[in-house]
Amino acid sequence: MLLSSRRRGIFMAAQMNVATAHSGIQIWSFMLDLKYLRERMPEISAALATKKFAVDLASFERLDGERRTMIRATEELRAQQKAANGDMSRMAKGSAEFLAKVAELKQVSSELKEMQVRLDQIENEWRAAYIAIPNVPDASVPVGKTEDDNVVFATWGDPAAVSAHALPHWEIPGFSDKVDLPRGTKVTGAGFPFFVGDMARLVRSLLQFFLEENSAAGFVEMMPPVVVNAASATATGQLPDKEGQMYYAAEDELYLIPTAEVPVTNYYRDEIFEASALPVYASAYTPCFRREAGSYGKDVRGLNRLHQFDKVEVVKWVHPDRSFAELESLREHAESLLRKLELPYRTLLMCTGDIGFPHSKQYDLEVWAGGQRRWLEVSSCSNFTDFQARRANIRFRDEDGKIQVVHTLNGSALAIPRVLAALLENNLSTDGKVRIPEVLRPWFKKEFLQF
RNA sequence: GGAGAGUUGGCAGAGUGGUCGAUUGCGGCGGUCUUGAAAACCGCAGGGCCGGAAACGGUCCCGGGGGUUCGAAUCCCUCACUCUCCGCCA
Repeated sequence: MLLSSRRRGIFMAAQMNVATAHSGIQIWSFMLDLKYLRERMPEISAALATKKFAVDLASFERLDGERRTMIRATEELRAQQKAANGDMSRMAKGSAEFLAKVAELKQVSSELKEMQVRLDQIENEWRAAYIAIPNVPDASVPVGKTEDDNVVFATWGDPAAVSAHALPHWEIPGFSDKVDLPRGTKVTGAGFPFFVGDMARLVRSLLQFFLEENSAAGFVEMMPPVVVNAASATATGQLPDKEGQMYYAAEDELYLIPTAEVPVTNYYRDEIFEASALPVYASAYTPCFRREAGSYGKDVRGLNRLHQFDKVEVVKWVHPDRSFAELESLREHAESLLRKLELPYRTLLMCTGDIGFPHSKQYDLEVWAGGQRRWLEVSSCSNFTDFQARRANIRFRDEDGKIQVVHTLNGSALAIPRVLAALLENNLSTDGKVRIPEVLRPWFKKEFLQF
């Protein structure tokens, strides 16, 4: 049985951001609330077992106990040292009394140093075990092992009704003139296309449309940096596990962002909101850079998977009690974009075995690409509950003045290349023109894109 | 890229080895006064961890990390960032 968000809310009040003072290392790489974790170990263990990650809660529990014992012991010694320090400040500096005290405290000091080394060691192991614990799936998430167990949550439009002349976009005559992958390969490498002429205009029209729609829905528009430091990449979960996904500028120790989620979520890193300020919505267009190690065949043809692509992302920082409702409105908003573009889609409620490490609940939106005759993922809307916020140390002062961790959500609204692919395929007419949806005309200016 | 100066609580700004988590001012919150407000006066006000049902207690945090010392905001090393001047540049 999985845990309800409501119950989680009760326990998340505890303040778990650790500055382990003794080692001096600021730890914000945490996910599950410590107190909650300790008190509900069996339930959490059962819930986590439905995810695809190996978790060793037993060794975490052992280390947690050792850590706490050690902390108590060192703090006791420190208190002793501190009290003596007060006495010494009142003694004459060179007196016999003073010198005796120094000798005594030398003993305490060296003992403390030894103990500190051991504590640091345990704390390191403890931290490693702690950050290896994934977020807990919500009770409403279907239990399943693979993508086959995902639930079709909603469908819109009729895949059969799209153009009878639909072709896979890369087979449309003239495609390479307008999405120039060969020259992109020459200039940069595989997966870095040039969009040319009206195709560039169409990309820009989509970006404009998404940004305008997001603004109208209450999201604050942002233009973030597209490179980030290690701390930011860690907070949103790209580091350490998915380091290979990102391009890295070693000279400056900066990472090219794989999604705007990284800089935008980190915008409020280490900050505390007033409860009245929540929820906060943001929307950002950025190019996204992904190395995507393993890939093959139909998945990487044409626009299906690129190393650089454009995406508009939305992020929400919300009150914990509201996050699952906010997820529904986020999903609904992303779906509305596809409806306005007149593109058939389906929404998948991802099962426990197919959601990611930091996710509590996730919907994927897939658009129908009539030429390829397959569904393409264009958006992923996720509730991270407090997982990311804990890592990023984003909190708020609640109605009672207590500090709690916020919940964060994000979703694509939307990723450009696959939306573009579906548009080109579904709207292709016999004469090789592509009909442009009404909502894009204010920017595209024409009814058809001509190859 | 070169040279110099800095980094202290929401902000400003003291503190150069011993009850300093830190003086003070502003801002904030609560109260007295007022018909109301202002002014004045009084009071309360940071974060993490450990213990605790809680009240509360302990401990750590003066940009990050390391060192010296019985003891570090204060001394040393190192890194990051900010500012000033020079160079370069959209």
